[in-house]
Amino acid sequence: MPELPEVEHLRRSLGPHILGARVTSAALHRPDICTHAAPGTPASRALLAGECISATRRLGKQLAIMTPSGRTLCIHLGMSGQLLVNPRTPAGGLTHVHASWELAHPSGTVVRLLFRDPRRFGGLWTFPRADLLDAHWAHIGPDALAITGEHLHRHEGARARPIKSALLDQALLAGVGNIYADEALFRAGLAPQRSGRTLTPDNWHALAATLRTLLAEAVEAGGTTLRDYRDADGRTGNAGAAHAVYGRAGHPCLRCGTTLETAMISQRTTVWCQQCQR
DNA sequence: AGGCGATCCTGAGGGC
DNA sequence: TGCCCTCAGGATCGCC
Repeated sequence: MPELPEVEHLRRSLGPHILGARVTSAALHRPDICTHAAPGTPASRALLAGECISATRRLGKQLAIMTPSGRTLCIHLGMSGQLLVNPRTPAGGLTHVHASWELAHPSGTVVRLLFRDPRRFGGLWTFPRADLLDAHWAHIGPDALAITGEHLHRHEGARARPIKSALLDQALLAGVGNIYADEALFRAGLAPQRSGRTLTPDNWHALAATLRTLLAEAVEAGGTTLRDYRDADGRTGNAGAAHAVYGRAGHPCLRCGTTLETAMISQRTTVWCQQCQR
């Protein structure tokens, strides 16, 4: 499922295909996956038909497509969402395509864009003005690529919940999902069930630094290899081999050899090393 | 009020 | 080989 690195990699790979192009048509095939900030606007118009694409933005796991008029499309991939550019699969060969666009570049190149999401945990938001995207994002925490120890300490330092739960809370920081939460805690040497109020300022700084490094590495690697993820060019990520704990419960810790533990924390499978994480 | 659990949905993959 | 069951996951809502 896409987390921050996958979405950032997607954003970067999408740029050459969509920036500077005009949306010649847009269609919403499943209205219930889309939230309109301006009800009454035709779906094709809300989905940027007639607009030029001038920029992309990202906060955490959400991707936004911007236009000079301010009309904005925000995309959340959930866990099985894909944004496909010129898929080779013939039309009708893809199931669960909930929205589609046709774009035309000044050069004449035509691009077909599809939003596909089998499990429908993802979705779209449309905004008639860019400031409404900012309002939509106002309740989400700072992006995990730039997270600081000060922020984590200030907002989580007195709380009782397990730090694994905190890392998954998009209001605290944006972009970390189950995989990178476990990986970051392993690298930082912190046990996932530790309460926030037991961490020292140094612990928070180490955790923030680990998150920034880990996520930046994963962005460069093109995101994790998970069954549903493809970038805009249809490629899978290749950071899967780098996972130290995620998906490795019962296997030896890569650092000390101790058998990795697993438990449910916040309804999420959590894997950690009892020896390396305290 | 904070923390936890249920819920949505589909397909991959394991077991028989 | 084929079928069935379990599990995976983000975010939201309701309950304690």
